[in-house]
Amino acid sequence: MLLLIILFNSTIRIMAGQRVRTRFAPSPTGYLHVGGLRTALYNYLFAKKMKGDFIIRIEDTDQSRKVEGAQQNLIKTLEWAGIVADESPEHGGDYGPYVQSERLHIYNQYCQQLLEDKNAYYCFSTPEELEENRQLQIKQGLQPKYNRKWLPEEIGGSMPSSEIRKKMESGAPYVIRMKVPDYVSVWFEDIIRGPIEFDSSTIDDQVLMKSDGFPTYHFASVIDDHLMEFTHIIRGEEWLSSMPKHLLLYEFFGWEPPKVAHLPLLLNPDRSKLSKRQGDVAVEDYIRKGYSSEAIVNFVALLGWNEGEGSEKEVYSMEELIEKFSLERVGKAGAVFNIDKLNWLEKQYIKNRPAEKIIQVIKPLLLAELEKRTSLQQREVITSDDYLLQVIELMRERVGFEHEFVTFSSYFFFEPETFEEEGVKKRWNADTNDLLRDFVIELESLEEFSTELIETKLKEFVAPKGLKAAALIHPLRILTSGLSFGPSLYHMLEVLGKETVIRRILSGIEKIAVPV
RNA sequence: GGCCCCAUCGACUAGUGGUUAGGUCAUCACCCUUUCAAGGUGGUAGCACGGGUUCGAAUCCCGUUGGGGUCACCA
Repeated sequence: MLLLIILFNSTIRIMAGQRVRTRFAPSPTGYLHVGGLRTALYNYLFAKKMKGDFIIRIEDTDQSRKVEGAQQNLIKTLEWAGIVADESPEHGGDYGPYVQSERLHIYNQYCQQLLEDKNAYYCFSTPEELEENRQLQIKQGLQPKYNRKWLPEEIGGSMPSSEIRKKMESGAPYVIRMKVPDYVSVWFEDIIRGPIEFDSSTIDDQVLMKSDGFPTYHFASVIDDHLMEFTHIIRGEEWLSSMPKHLLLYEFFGWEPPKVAHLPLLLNPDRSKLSKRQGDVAVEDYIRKGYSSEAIVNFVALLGWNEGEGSEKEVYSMEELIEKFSLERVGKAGAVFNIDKLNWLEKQYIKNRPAEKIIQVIKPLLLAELEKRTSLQQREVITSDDYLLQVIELMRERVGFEHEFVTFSSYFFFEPETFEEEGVKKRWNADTNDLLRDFVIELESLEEFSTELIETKLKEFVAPKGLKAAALIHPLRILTSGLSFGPSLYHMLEVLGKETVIRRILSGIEKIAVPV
């Protein structure tokens, strides 16, 4: 048995001070997966950390799976997250085209070379034949593998070249397969995982060119990764087992392979590979729900990476991530996508976000809502920056998403339509409505409708009656907001304004079912 | 099943031979409080198992178990 050790070492080139180039290479089959976002992010962070370039390449070699608009959507979503490519199909660059379907002539050229060097061969087996063969092997307890029926005689197979020529001339469809050498040990060093070794006898003669003339992923990505001069390939762990095929191709061409890092997978709560069925996997889903790019990026960055050195930091901006990121500190084990932590991060960002930025987001939402419903409050008032600012400061520690400033606290803009039943039952007694009517008179007498004066007035009103402030506080909250919970009552009343508060109390009383 | 990868609280993780195994989320209790949050304090909770190596292993080695990935003319 011949045992060859193929050693790959690309440190020389990197050490020579070559500019770092990384890539994210999605196929345009739909939305951006959160796992894809993390892969793109790590590529981006590493490139930027190293003062290098991050590139997007579109892998559309499967024409049947191509989805219209997916490419633009992918790039747009990445940019939403703050990941902007230095080179891409949309922005161009010196290594284009960046879409594989536009590079067919290149793959053909390199495939010819492989054919000439006897490192690849034509295969005329039909899909049916292959499937039949596969089933047979499974039945016999063997590993499903191509039976090398069309491997030419001159490279160790059993097919005479006359047969191959005859078949070719008949115009039969064919694919081109790589000839994987027998009993070769393929060894490489993964930046995250360390040394990994494969035996070539477990590797199938991979199809390089499909019968439709398009290359397979394996072939196209190796050619492009080389021609586009990437220094580091950072991708998901699911690609680990195809490394030997890729390395063999680099060897065939005499090319120096880039350094590689295989990222741990993102997992479902049951620890299987993150998938639909068990929750949202599209970044677009999270955008739609109202998550901010800061929170998503921060969260996804921490899934598999940490700063180390005893750091207890949890909240990172993109700039901080770039500064601190390193591939050496990426873990090896898969990470469960834990929505609770994401929600917590989102709250952290809302708590600290400048009000002006929040206003920019919620004002359009409010205006859209005003198209649908009418408000008894003055439109100019409740849509003013000044009013929104007050609402934000009262609510920012109570909402989970920005849109909740409008939905969760809609009573700042619209009349409450219902009054929380539980709250009414708990806070009302036979005298409550009379008490409220009397208190409205007190409120009317207030010249300045401020937090402090409202509070003083309420306490002065309640004390001589031998009542607690709570006897009025809770009913007031329910009448003015419809809810039994919310921000500080006095502050809330001030923001709402005297007129609105009094109107709501009086009209609310009529609707409340007072317990007997 | 073959090959490959992985293994610290429920989750994300720190830890690289000597720590009362630390932090964050979640959870529980208490405090604050008109409510709900936020905040504060404290608690529950973890080195999968078995062998080595060593004066000493979460840390190093081997094995077991468990989990995952991959075995397409898909990426």
